[in-house]
Amino acid sequence: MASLTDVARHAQVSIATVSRVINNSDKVVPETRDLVRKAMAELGFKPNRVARRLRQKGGFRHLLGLIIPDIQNPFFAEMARGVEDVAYAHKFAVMLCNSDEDLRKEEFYIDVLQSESVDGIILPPISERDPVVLKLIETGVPVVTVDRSLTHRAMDKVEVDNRRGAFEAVDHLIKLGHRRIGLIAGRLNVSTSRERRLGYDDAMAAHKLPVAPEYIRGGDFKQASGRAMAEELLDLPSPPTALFVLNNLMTVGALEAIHRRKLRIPGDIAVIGFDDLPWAEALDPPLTVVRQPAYEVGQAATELLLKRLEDPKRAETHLKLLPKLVIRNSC
Amino acid sequence: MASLTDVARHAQVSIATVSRVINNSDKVVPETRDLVRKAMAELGFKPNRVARRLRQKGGFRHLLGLIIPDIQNPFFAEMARGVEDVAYAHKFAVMLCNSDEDLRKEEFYIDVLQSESVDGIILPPISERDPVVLKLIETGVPVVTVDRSLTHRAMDKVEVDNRRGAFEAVDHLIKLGHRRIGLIAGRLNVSTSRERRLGYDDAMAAHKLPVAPEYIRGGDFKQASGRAMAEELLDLPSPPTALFVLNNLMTVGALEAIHRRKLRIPGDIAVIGFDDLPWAEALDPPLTVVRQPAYEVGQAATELLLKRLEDPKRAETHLKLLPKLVIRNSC
DNA sequence: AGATAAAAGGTAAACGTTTACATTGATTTT
DNA sequence: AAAATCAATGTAAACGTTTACCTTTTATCT
Repeated sequence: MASLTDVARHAQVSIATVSRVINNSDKVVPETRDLVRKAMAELGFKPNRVARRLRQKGGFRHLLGLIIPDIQNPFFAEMARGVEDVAYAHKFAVMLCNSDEDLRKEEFYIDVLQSESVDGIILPPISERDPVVLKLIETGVPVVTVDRSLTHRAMDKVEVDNRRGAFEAVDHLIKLGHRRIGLIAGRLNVSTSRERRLGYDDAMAAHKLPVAPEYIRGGDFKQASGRAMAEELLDLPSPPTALFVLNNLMTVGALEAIHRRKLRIPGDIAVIGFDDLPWAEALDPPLTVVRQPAYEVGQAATELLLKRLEDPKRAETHLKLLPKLVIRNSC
Repeated sequence: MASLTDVARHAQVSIATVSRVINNSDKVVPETRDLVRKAMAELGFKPNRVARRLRQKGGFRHLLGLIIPDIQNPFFAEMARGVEDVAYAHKFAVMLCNSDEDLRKEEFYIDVLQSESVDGIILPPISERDPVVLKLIETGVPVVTVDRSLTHRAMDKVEVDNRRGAFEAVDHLIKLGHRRIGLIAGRLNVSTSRERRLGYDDAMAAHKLPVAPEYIRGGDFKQASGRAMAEELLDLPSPPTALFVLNNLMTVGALEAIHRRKLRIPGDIAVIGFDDLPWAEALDPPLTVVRQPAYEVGQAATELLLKRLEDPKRAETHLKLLPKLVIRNSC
């Protein structure tokens, strides 16, 4: 690989001049500029991002970190695309890491990202008081939380109005005549799960319905637990007539349980899932969901981060995007 | 961030000694080693990967590049996890990029990865003679192709036996009594698509059945084209009784078309998809698919790459993993 | 005991950039 | 015409490591 020095030699100028041409900054006379450009082209020169990042203290390093629980979750995959597309548009690269909701992995990757000198990091914390993320923030690296958030923190964040989304879903079910509504929740130490749970309560309260604890189950956001929780609920002496499942993977699991019992949707049991699925339309019947604007969340977070880099002093921004109840035929 | 120099000063040794402790190489007496370790702990020292990569010529830079068409495709997401998990186990980080099957984007990311001094790159080429990838290989960077491959190239690659997978699927359909079998293919300049097409022909030939060109449609691997191609096939005066769709996204599209027409599966139309889907079991009816070992493909490719780094002279390895026909109820 | 070898650690250069500062030559000011 | 200013470019240090080579100390051999 040709280096700055090679180009300088070839164009008979100093490395400083070449550097200036690359960063098309400062004043370099068009004549020399073209000379250097020509030399760069001839040698197929590509600036070395590593050296550049090492040296450059202020200014952009053109590298972002993104840590998500699991790229195989379509919600996070969509969000990741939002991040990537905005980053690409600004010539930033993204380093993507999967934490598997594991603090140790998260910590490993945060260390890596920091020692890679990323400009900033986007992530959904593993819990509301995720110690690793809290420590990260102390170091001063720009961080934007997405989807989930930290308790009581003035910082850049992009959330979805989970409480409202859940409210609308449950409200819809109640208006359809359902009274026994099963809830399959996720871990309660993450903000989204708690908020959605509150939305459920809100809707029940709004209709003056009591909340029966036996209809409420806590899973772990994964497919298997969705299936298990659904089995439990359907085994109840007086089983729910509708199921509201708090994320996409658990919804898939619940659907498996329902099909295994040859129950008909929505005749025997109505279903609403949180998170849209790319194949929701292809399901039979097409699934009603609370659609989160995942792509937009990723976009917004990246834009926020970019703005923060430009102006480290700017006020913290707190974005709350709206989810949308997409009614199809499963309820 | 504390640097090597800080640690050296704090421990009253030279930076060389600290470096040696970090790379726990060479001979440094346990006494000093502990002294340095203590200093590192006290200062919360994390070696700077950027500086390290810049300096280190031989040896591992602990960074891999992975370029895939789209992380939102579950096949590639699963593969990416395979890559990531092996990388993580070896303390490598992965830089993941989405090319969107766009040569320009692919080229941009290849440039980025090279100038990030990655140890090597894993990718499915955009076409069998992808010029960007060909050029990349010339530069000498270790490259492993996955899923798709380049024509006539002795290089490390991990493929799936696409021809055989397709053969088994079509053979199965024929044995079930189907004669008019629609094929929804992808771009024909990618190896997987061509191979699968050959498997279809093989199966027809094995049963001495003619191949009717009107039952064969070429899509672009995306959901919309799967839907469109399915519509076309179902509009035929004598429509196929079974559909074999050559990738996951197009299968979802085809399913949409089928549901829109209120056709019953498998009664009215049988369906087999290439690529398993995490939700295949949750579909109604559960979908029969040719399952590719995507995770294993990613794993194997990463292991291959790691071996290549250890021994640049080793013979090129060509892996061909076996797909599996997973029979559920859609045919 | 003196010579030699081995072990432990230090010094300084190198990696490819950016950038503060210095230099040069031309242009403007007085 | 000398002084001052300015524009264009060059010089060299710095970023945080690794590593070839050198120095010092200690052990081993004859």
